[in-house]
Amino acid sequence: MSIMPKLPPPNPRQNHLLAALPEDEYARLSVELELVPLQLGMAIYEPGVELNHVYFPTDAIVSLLYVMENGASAEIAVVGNEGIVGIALFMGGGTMPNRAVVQSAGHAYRMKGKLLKLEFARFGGRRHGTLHPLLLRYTMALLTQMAQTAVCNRHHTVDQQLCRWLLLSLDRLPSNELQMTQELIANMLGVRREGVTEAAGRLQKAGLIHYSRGHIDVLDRPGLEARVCECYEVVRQEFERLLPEVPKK
Amino acid sequence: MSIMPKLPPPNPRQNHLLAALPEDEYARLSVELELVPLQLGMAIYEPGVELNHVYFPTDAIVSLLYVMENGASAEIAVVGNEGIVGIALFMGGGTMPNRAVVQSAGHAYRMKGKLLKLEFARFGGRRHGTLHPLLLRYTMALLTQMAQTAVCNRHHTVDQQLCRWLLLSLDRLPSNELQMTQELIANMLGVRREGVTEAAGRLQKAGLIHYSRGHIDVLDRPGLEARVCECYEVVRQEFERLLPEVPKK
DNA sequence: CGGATTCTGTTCGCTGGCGTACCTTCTGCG
DNA sequence: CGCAGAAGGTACGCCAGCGAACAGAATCCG
Repeated sequence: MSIMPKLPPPNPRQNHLLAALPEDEYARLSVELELVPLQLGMAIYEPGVELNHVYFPTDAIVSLLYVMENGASAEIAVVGNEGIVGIALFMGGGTMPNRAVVQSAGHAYRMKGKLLKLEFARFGGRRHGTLHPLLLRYTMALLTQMAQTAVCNRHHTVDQQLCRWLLLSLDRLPSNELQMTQELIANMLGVRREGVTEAAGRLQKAGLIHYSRGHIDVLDRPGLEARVCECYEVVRQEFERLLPEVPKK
Repeated sequence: MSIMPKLPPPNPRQNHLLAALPEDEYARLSVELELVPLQLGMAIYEPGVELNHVYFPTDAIVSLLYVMENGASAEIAVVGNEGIVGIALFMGGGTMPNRAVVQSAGHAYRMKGKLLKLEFARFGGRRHGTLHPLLLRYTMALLTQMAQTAVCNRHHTVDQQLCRWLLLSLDRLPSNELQMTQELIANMLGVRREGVTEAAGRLQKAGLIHYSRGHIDVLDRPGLEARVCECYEVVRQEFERLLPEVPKK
């Protein structure tokens, strides 16, 4: 698509969960981490299929989607460098009824699920490990994101949801640019492509974003924040509260 | 309201999570359990307020709601005798941005959060306790319920959602009757009361339910199952998969 | 260079659910 | 008994979003 400048490989600790671990725990995990590029549209997992790895994104974003029988879809939650893909591995169950799709290309470090499970178990309980409670708190934050997605789907307009979606994505990216067609956004939000076109058109007319063939520049973030529904802030605050170790942008 | 016949106090093990514990673990917990009646409309917790207890419903149903700034609300998930209210206590964070409201009166056993936390920690990790992984798997099932609520809110009609809601409630109750006004259902689903009136009217006309001033008799459960969207089945199966210890009705 | 494809923009009629307003029917209670 | 309040039913205009169809514009690729 475009010429990707050869950047140095990302540091695992760009992932906030990995960054929050004390040295000894991180050291034990880090030798097991494997850098993988995540290409746009790639499916990390499919519903009902057992995962072999968990993924810690550094500069990619992964969407959790539910795909209905008739092919329509809806985003359940989004995971970037603040989180981990594959919570079913340590929470139990091994699978989820959702798809995980790369929504914004980049990288993640992955590790074998079994190893994470071991580490998760090892430091569970009274021994005051960091990883175990950290992952549980992250799961709570994810839960809140899902809950708020449900609320937003029920009560808010496409315009508001688009703002929420853009802001959630921005928070997980290093720059103010997204690579993302309206078609894909529509799939995520579970609305028609035309609906996104119109909503994005309004944002563009208001000077908040610049849209051009799959490339979005966010020009006025405060402007987006002024238009977004309360859902965004609820989720953001909950992440901040539950994962304070995490550096703010 | 009506004459409540004096029934024997419910057994804690009517709650499926408590029922799934082996004798020794159950014995340790059971001495700490306190029976509390849950009255219709009672708020078990409010957003942001730290819980002192967790609740194991036996024959009551509790709804997790998000209440918006403008007063509108939407149900996020529902907890009955298959689950526990207050996951934030063991998952971490202590609070959630939601309300928990008694949707169907009954009873629950509650215990001090601190004690549950102790037991949760004690049996975490490698020691192969039952409570810890059990609660994590329950949390996964709850997560799926929230995810599916989001999907359902996005894509399905009020009619379908009402069916889903009735079936989810039925699964958590001993009988085929619910005590529930259309107004309250509307609050849960996040729709207008009139919308529920119409949807319920259609179900009644089809002979599936009988509705009368806050009392619903489900006459034809298979009929409801034929009308419900896929969301119900996804959630039900996921609960069954994740919590197989639990006796089926 | 030129055709094919992808992405975006626009239109039109339709419908589900909303907001509002009002009415009837039960039920509980003084 | 009779009234107040709660619960349920109905109607009307309105609008956001849907489905379908199509048109320009940018980009890719042979």
